[in-house]
Amino acid sequence: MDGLTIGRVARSAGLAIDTVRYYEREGLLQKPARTPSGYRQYSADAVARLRFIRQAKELGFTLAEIRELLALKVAPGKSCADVRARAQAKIADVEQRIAQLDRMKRALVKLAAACSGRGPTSECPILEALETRESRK
Amino acid sequence: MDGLTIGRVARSAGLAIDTVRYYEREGLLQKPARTPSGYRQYSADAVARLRFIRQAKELGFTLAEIRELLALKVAPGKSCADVRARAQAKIADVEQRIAQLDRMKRALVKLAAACSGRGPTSECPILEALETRESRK
DNA sequence: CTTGACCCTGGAGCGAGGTCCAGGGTTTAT
DNA sequence: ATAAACCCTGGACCTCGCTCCAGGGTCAAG
Repeated sequence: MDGLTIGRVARSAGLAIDTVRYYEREGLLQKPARTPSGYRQYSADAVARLRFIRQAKELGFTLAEIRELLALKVAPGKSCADVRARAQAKIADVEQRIAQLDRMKRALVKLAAACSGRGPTSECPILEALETRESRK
Repeated sequence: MDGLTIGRVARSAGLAIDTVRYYEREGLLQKPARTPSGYRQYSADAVARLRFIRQAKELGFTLAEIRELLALKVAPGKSCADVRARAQAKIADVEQRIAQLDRMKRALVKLAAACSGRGPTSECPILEALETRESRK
């Protein structure tokens, strides 16, 4: 058979077969070609796409968000300005997340340090991790 | 009444009342004191804790992970080395996420740039975003 | 002293994101 | 030429993280 079977793509993307079919139903993955007997035939591209989906999911993106990310492509016949605008929005979003994670990381570093140095420093510095705007009462 | 009512803490943390009770049931929030008539009474600390939970959730942490993060505190009678080890593990995890998001950000920037410059560059550069280890077949 | 805004418990229901059959056909290795 | 290992569809079912009652008590304002 030419093309990859669903079992192969699933395994190389680190997903369950059912999940791959589920993503197809949800429109995250295009419907693949079929063999005469009805087996799905995937190209290597599908693996990349599935890996992207898996990893984006691990980063906390919802399937809806991932769908949007995947829809961002330089396609002929698409307004370039539009694609660019949406990409910019995603960039801002990603930057926000990075900033928050960085705050959390610093809180964790502080916590680890508090543990090395002797003497109790703060009960639970984690709670200060993500404090930003949102005036405290 | 001294202390905050559940409605107040919920509002200042940006959560629904039911969600606060749910977190209590799930052990993310300690059971608060009660008034004689059975109303929950919260201190301002509860608000900080709830905000932390909300924001960590937005970053894609599960409630189980958040529970672990909140459990990381310099408590008297706890092995310091243990807390430190767990904090280090979390730090590594957070750093990984940041690195992945950074890769995604760069892919988005590239995409936006491809759109500005004329000429089709790549069909969907997003897919290269998170490629790392995991040998391509 | 009533009315409206709160609070309580217990339990049902819901949307997202899968996961798992049953029942049946196909491919491949031996 | 048969067993093991795959694949198909359709639909039921599951976990997580809430969200929404019902049925009833409490509190603050006017």
